[in-house]
Amino acid sequence: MEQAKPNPDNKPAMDVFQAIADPSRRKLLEMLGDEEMPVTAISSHFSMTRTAVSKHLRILTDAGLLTERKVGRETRYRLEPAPLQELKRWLAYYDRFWDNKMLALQRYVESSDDSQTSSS
Amino acid sequence: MEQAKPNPDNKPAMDVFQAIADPSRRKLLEMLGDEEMPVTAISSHFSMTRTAVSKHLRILTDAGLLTERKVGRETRYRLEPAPLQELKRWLAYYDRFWDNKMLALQRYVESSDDSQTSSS
DNA sequence: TTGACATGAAACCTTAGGGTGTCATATACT
DNA sequence: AGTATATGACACCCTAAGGTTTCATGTCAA
Repeated sequence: MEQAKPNPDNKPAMDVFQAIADPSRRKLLEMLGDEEMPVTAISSHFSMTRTAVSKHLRILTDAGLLTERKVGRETRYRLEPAPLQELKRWLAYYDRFWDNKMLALQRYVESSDDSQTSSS
Repeated sequence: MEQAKPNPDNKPAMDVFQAIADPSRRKLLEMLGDEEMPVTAISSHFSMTRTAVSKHLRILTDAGLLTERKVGRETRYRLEPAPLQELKRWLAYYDRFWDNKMLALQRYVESSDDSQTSSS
């Protein structure tokens, strides 16, 4: 048995599926996609308390969906979209169950816009 | 008699995000993708009781992810992948962040007017 | 009809989860 | 130094969620 609390930022302690289950957390992700924000600024967009928001931020961070960066006395959070890939992979499994015609087109589109931009 | 139960199969009572948050339920979806199955057969693959499995099935059904069909004395469940589209749409929003050459540029622009304001 | 099987419903238990308020600490401002 | 700001850590609360057991109902097989 290896317990030893192995949670070195890399292996999410929190399941992504569970992390995005809460509407508030999805709103947070959406909000933090465009720009990095400190906790107080973030929580001004919610009706719940700052502490509650902070907890959600923690959960998302534990899931690897946010990165935190201390700037002076504030902690700024930003979207880290990588773990969403797991979701995407999970969803991809069910592609075959959708309408197959649409699926074929969809894959085609995805594959063609995913392989470029290899500069700078 | 139709008693106007405000949940006519179409508008899920249960959020898809929440429905898939539970690992057991994801396993159920996976299991019921290939073939329709009755409850007892399904629950034989789980360590929890049949009743517990039944509850999960109910939740998934309420989320529109499963359809149930009575055959004799058994109720067979089958995957209904349609609601997963909502997930896919949600994920699609974050596509722009995955390939983030463009995002890096964006951040650079943003940071030049905001985040470096603190001078030593 | 009687009995076995399949399942949902109801009552209940326990824990996790989302929320609040208070406090401690670190940084910034003057 | 002294105060205000930003935030995380705690200690709690309350409800929802996952789980179990028991019971009722419906269907199949003799």
